[in-house]
Amino acid sequence: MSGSKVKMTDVAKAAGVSAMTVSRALKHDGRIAPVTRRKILAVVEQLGYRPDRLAGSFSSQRSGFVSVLVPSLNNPHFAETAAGLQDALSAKGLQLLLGHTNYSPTQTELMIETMLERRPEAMIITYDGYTKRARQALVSSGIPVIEIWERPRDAIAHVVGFSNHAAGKAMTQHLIDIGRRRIGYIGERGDSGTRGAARRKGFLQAMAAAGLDPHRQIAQVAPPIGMIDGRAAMVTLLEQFKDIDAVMCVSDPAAFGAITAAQLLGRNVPDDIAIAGFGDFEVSRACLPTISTVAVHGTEIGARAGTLIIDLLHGDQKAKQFIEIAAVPVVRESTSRTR
Amino acid sequence: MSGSKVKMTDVAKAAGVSAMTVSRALKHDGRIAPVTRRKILAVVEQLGYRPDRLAGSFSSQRSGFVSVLVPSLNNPHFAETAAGLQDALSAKGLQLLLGHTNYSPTQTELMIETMLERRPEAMIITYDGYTKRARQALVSSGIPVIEIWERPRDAIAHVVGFSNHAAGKAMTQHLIDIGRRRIGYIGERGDSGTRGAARRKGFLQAMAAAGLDPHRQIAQVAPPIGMIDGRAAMVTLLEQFKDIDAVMCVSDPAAFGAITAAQLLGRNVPDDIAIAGFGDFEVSRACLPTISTVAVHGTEIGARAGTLIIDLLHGDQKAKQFIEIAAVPVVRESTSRTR
DNA sequence: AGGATTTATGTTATCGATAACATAGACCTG
DNA sequence: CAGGTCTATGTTATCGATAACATAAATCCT
Repeated sequence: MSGSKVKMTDVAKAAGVSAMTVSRALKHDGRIAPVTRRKILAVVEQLGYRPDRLAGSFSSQRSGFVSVLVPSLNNPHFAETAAGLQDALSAKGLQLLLGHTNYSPTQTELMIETMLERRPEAMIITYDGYTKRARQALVSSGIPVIEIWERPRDAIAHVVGFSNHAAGKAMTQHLIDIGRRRIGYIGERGDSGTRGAARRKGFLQAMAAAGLDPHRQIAQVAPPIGMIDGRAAMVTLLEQFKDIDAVMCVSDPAAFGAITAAQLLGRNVPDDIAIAGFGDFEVSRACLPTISTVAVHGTEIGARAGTLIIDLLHGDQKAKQFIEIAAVPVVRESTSRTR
Repeated sequence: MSGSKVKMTDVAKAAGVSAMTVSRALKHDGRIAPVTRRKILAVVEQLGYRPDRLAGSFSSQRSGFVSVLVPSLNNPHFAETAAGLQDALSAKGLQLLLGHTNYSPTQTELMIETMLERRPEAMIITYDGYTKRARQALVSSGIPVIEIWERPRDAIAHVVGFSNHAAGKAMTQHLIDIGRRRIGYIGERGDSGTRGAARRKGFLQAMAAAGLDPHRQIAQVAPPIGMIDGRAAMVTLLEQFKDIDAVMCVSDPAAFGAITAAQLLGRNVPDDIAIAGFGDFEVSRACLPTISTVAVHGTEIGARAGTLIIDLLHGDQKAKQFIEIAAVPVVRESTSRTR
């Protein structure tokens, strides 16, 4: 009966070898005679032995953990990233320590400290701005730090992501290219330092470059903005600026909400108003009309961050890396020139 | 400079106390003279000491981990559950060890074994059927096991969830109640033993009880079914069974896709075809028409599982618990009797 | 006031696996 | 065949914090 208190020495005794030999046999590590290994594995199975990684990690001073911090789990992009990471890392015996920060700098700081106590071998963090103390903790942690989903101006070390600024600008440019001039923006309140803010700055820059008036903006809710919020924002936007002929949204859910608002108000999308989103959420591919958006690749970000970590831990790679994951506009029906 | 190799004895030396006193001061645990604690905390801050939980957990034989297994992170319900759990547990100094299984029994088994090596203090697992070996590992783990999101016939120990069977039946009954008779079902392929299957059985039972023909079913894709899949399924369904006047879907994304299919084919929802989903996803509240669905409460499942764990770890509670989280139909536009 | 209790802190042993070093025998090699 | 090399395994020390027990000083009680 697999009592949970079987330990390595028990296995060793039962197999007639030393504990060290058992340890090696289980790690496919040292050179073990095949016969010995088979016998040990049989005993392991029979006794129901389960190695204690608490002890193992402590002894080897290698936790086998990689910490990942995302603003929210309830966001398909971060979920994909986490999944991509888990898949990449579990193949190497590394385990994910996943935490969410609710878009709060304070909670981010707290989570970072908590996570570092577990001595992760690397730290992956979704850039969304942090406190001085949080940044300091990361810098002095002595482990590889990878920022993802945005290339910060002053990256701590490695980055796997893209420029939200450039992507926001490109999407806005697309709206200008299809002939729209009175373009609104639906964003989030209190977004300073976040990725959403970077997108909005991209919007501003594209508008300025085209000599257009960028003041048609709404930012009513704190991140993350949802579909219903997007609808409400659109209603407000159309009340305040009746002449709008296009809207750039900080994310697809907001854009979807905006489209439903336009439809309820009898405006045709895209003929009367073109609407663009960000993130290529499932809904933007499935709804009517389909939503033009910036396609991002959460799984790839996770996978690339995963392989980067593995390289870094092997020491194969030292220099600061910036791995760019393309994030480009995808034109769909909601911004089609002709219907 | 906060080198990462400061250890407790260093702090002790610098503060002129023993390591044990430092340990107690950091844990708000034993009775420490306020003066002593303040001095210790000051030294901790100054040296940049960060406790090593690897060592601490090993020594105390309490990992401080709670393992959580979900089929997918990329599902708002599980994300909410994980978030609710993290919030409930982090207040007690417990940390989440989160893993996803991709709806695969094999991977579930592997994840369970990996997680148990970390000696979690409790294990939370989304019921979706498991292998014999996996179940055995859970049973003999010696820690509290909580199954969530479904009440299995043979629960291992505690359950926080609801009957997917009953909920599926109730939703189907609603369709019958509004006068529909030729009701189709859109589900997932190879769903045996899963929560989706339980919903489908609820559908079958409601149909049988009403003396209706339940054979109008489509199950083309493996879980999880998406919006586009739902659209495709609806197209197929309408080709095969032209007389359909309602469709019950295994989840909201499928229902949303089905609605778009109906709209593209010129059918009015709900007048021509009523469509019901499951899960109360964001989209079902925001789309046009809004989707009737079964409202579930992921956050609450997480929060209740969290408090249950805390009770169990305190030993306040021993008996097998079944905590029911209501999952009831919410009628919206997609199944309104009149438009 | 003297024993009983409480409070604050120190000492020692220990958690279970693994790194680092050690060793006996088998196998070369010129 | 003597000395070198490799292979498979064993021995010993150790990772850093904490539980359990011990103790000195302060406080209480009748």
